[in-house]
Amino acid sequence: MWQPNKLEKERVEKVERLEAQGVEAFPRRVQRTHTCAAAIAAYEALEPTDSEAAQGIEVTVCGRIRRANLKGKIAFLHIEDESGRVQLMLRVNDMDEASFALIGEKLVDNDDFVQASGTMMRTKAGEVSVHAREFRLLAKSLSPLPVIKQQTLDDGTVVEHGEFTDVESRYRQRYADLAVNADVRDVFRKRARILKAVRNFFDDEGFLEVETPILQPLYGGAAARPFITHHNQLDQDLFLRISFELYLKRLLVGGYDAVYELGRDFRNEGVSFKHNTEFTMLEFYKAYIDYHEVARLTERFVAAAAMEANGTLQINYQGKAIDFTPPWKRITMREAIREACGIDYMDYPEAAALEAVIRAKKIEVKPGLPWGKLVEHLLGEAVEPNLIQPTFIMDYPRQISPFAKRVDYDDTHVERWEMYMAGMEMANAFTELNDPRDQEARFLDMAKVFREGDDDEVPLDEDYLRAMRYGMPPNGGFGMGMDRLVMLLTNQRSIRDVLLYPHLRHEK
RNA sequence: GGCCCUGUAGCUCAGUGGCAGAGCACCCGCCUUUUAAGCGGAGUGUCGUAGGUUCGAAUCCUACCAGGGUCACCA
Repeated sequence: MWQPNKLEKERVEKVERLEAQGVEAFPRRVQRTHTCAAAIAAYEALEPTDSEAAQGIEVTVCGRIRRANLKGKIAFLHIEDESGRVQLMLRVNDMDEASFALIGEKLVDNDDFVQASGTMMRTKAGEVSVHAREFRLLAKSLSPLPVIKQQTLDDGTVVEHGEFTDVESRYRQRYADLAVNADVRDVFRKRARILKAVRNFFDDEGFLEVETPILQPLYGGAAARPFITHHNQLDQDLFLRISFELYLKRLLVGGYDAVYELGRDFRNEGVSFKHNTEFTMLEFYKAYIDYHEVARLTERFVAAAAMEANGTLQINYQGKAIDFTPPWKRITMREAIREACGIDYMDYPEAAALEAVIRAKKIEVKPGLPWGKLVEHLLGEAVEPNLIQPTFIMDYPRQISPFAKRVDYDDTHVERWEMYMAGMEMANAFTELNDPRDQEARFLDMAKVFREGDDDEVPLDEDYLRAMRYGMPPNGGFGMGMDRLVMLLTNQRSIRDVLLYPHLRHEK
């Protein structure tokens, strides 16, 4: 139940006064001939050659009042639409009584949406403005937005005075955050462009964009705990997907050579600056390529997204220079770990011995982890934070990679890489396992290593094996959290700043 | 879940045991080319919530709520 504060009560009273005068505070009909930016552009285009004609340009503009300078019998308002801001000059002599009454009786406030008609002009102070003849209210704002004043310095830079920075309020009331923070609006425009660039890339490469179930009777394709929900009529528990992998690879059995999906994954685990409960994943699978070719595709599509976002392959992310120019560094996991901490994990084929030597290097580790998890932990502790430039870490332990083909040089590793940037894990790819007998053995191996209820539990998916037995072409597959890519390309420190509505606790 | 920090006006913040404060916003008055407009007047409040200590609590203590950071967990 809304409990209006003093400021809000004042605005409600203004609405009541307007309505008592027969003025609609929320009228149905609106007119607009120009956006704010278009009105200014039309004037500036004509002014140098024919300033008289420029002064005659008739416009009707709409927007939200962002600054009001009421000077008695003249008023200057800045209104803002998505294109930008334009100033209105409202002079009592030049307007009908009803239009100016809104100003004179202070019935409009900052944040109201208004419409103004008049001719373009340049004020004595030099600002291109709409010299308003008619002025009307389009929508009253009952709750004031946070006040941010802008000052344009001589060199043209805009300084903002007053801020809206409280993170909880900004995330819970994203609408208010967006309404007052233009740079936040820009982040989400750029996010849209990045995702569109990714789609365009894969469309142009001949991939088919598909949609697979979000509600799944069995989850899989990644090591994560799922959310569980329930279908009432069927009396069936369902999982929210943790990956798209197994459904997408079934499509290769079906005869599509290359598919991708850009959609939401859900993982029931902790949140952090780089984890949100639900996040946007890109996965693609392509027949007749291996993980080396997947890496080359990755370099190309990330570069395309970077160009679309910033027009350059060199970015600054939180003070770190990052260069997306292909080719990126490739190094085996074994070599990367040996370089970073001097441990050759192949010297310690038993988990207990590997755990002991990790501890001897003063790296903390949870006791009793399986061998493959120890290797992964070592990578995360010793190597990952230093992987600033885009880097492919090649050849992962088979024990923690149930969907990747073995390498040809030993039985311990598989053809899998993970790609890192800015010290963050960004992507994961394999030469996909397509031998149903091997796949079944991997499922059974996983069941031995990870018990039911473990975070890493990989349930055996009989239908996936059935699909694979019809014959699956050799293929390379890929998955990447797109939010993290957007973080890099928009220079945002937290995943919450690239999600319009990040996950928060219940509001009390 | 552990630990640390934070919560005071619409916004951003100061106040750390003795009258609840500042800037901007809002309100009243003046102002017909302003632009962080200006001048004059007015402080608008559940000091996150509930207890406790104290003559006296925004301030100290406890619990809780919310947020952030970090660790654990985890693409």
